[in-house]
Amino acid sequence: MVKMKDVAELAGVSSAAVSRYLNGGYISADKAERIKQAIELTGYVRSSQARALRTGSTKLIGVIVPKINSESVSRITAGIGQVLGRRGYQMLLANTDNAADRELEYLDLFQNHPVDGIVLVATMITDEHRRAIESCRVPIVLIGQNVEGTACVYHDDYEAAFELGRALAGRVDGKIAYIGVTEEDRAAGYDRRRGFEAGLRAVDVVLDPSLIRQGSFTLDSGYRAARELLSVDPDVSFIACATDTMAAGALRAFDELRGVGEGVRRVSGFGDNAFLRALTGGIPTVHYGYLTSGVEATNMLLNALDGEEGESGLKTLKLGHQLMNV
Amino acid sequence: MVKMKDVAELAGVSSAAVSRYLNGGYISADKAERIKQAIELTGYVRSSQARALRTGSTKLIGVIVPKINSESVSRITAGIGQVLGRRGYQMLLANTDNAADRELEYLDLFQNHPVDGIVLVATMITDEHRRAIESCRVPIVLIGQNVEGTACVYHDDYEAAFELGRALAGRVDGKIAYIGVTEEDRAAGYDRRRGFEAGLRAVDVVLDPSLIRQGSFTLDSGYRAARELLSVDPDVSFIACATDTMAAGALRAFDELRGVGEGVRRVSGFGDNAFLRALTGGIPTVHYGYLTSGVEATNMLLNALDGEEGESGLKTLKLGHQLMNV
DNA sequence: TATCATGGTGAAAGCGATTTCAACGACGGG
DNA sequence: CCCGTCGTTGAAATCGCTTTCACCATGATA
Repeated sequence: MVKMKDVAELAGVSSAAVSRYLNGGYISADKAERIKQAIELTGYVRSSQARALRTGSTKLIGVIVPKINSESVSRITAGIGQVLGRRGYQMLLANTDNAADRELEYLDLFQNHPVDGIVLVATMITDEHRRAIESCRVPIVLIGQNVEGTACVYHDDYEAAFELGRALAGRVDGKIAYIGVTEEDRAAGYDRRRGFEAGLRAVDVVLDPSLIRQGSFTLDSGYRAARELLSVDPDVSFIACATDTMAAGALRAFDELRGVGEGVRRVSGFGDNAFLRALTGGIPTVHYGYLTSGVEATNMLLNALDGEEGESGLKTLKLGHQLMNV
Repeated sequence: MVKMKDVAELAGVSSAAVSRYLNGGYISADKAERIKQAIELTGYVRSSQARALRTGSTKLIGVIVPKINSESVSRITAGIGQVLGRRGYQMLLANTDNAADRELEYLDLFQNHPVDGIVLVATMITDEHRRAIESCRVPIVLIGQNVEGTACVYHDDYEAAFELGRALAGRVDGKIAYIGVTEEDRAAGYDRRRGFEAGLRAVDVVLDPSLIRQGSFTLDSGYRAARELLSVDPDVSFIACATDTMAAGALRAFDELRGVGEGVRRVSGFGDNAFLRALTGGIPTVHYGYLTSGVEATNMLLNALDGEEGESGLKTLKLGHQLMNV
């Protein structure tokens, strides 16, 4: 492996000069030229490990996600990757498989290990999370949840759910049911349910608490919850779901129990999943700019890192949403 | 930041002793105990950067994928992540967005940069790829393509497509069309098409070359190709697709042009996409153990790294498949 | 008694960059 | 003619760890 010293010798300069050439310090034109040629000749590339040791910066960003094989998360990840690549960073990906403790574990690992910053695609934020984030040595940006005092990029789930509820209330003839997710997930659990309820109430429709179920983000959980709802109460004629994936399950349950084609008109979701949209022609749902949130969060993080270290840019950013098919 | 020397001083030993303690070298019981306490007391964690510089190993594995937001890839990635985490490695993810040149770029980047090994989820393998892989300083395992002389974990697309073709030939009344992908992708493009054709031929059905189209992995491309096929030839009554995603598009086209409910019985795909399965009840498709291929490839790679450096374990592994809904 | 493994140990030499620091030549102004 | 700048330069100190190496007991072996 050719190292800096070799290049320096070949070019007839000191390795300090080579380093300065590489990092843009004082260097005369002719030496710069000689160094440039020596580098090309030897095919030298600098050891990022030595550089990291010396400078303390690794150009690595840790990304923690709850589940990699989900459309929303992978779109976010795509956005993160775009920006990272463009700005000369690399992505260290950690998948927690929806286990909150592994989230903490990685937060820890990343701190003592080699990342310059962290993007956390968050589901539930416990006090322990808050503490871990607080005491983190490198900057963090959260995606998906709005947490006081932390840099976040998120969508207004309450507002979106409110609008969806209000819009749907009018067009339903029978009873409305709801399949949510754990309320520990403030955004997707608590906010969406409460927003939806409030939206219905705004036009004097009440969501019967006995018609609320809780799924686990999976298609199958949506399916099971819907089957149960539909068989418990024959008057249920619409099921709103906290995610498009669960809505797909509910749709299937409708088709099975009430006849093919019923589901499409009788479920709603969140996330505007491309597959679901194409296969059904579109159910009522909320479109979020997932890719954008990855992009924005990463830009925010890198600005804080690259710019003056003076906290510049780490703030809270609320992205817009769009009601679909209502 | 507390460093090894601090721990050593506190424990009254040399830093060499601390290092040996950490790495399992000669150390007497009482010193080991003192070191252990000193570490706990100070909360010391060792700098992976210094360690990496000294040992030349980073415990990082580079993973190159063509597209992160696709079900198959994200399932593979999930499998890779599982094994990596369990065995004390971390994942450096690179997304090429289906650009073959960025694949090469990352291959390059990873070599000179800090990874101990590479997993390449491959689409097309050009000669340039072959050369890059050949001359790679760290071990590589390919997923999804079978390349001579390289460690690979792959599925037998030809065989699977053959079986699918043979099974479907009997049940179709009219003409069969095919929507494939670029033949530069040997597995998903060339092998699947040829296998399918051969399967049909095995029961004396011929795939009319004029009824073959090429999509680009996306749902929309499948949709467009199918619409075109269906309007060009009214006798087309079945469209086999090289991926489930494109099949979803074709399904939609059928429903639009031939009436709702038609598509479900008239398209086939590859990959057994969960969404599609749930929403349609299942079209003919091939189930691949994507997660398994991630797991196997990673184990293979790590075995080669952790075990004796003697090439141990880097081999070719063909995984099985399963016909669904035929 | 002389010789040898054997288990333990610390000093010190790197790993390959970056970054201070002192110094130098040239040049313009006072 | 002296001095302060300015642009440039290389020697050398670090960054925090691993690993060689020489060396020391200690007990077993010849």
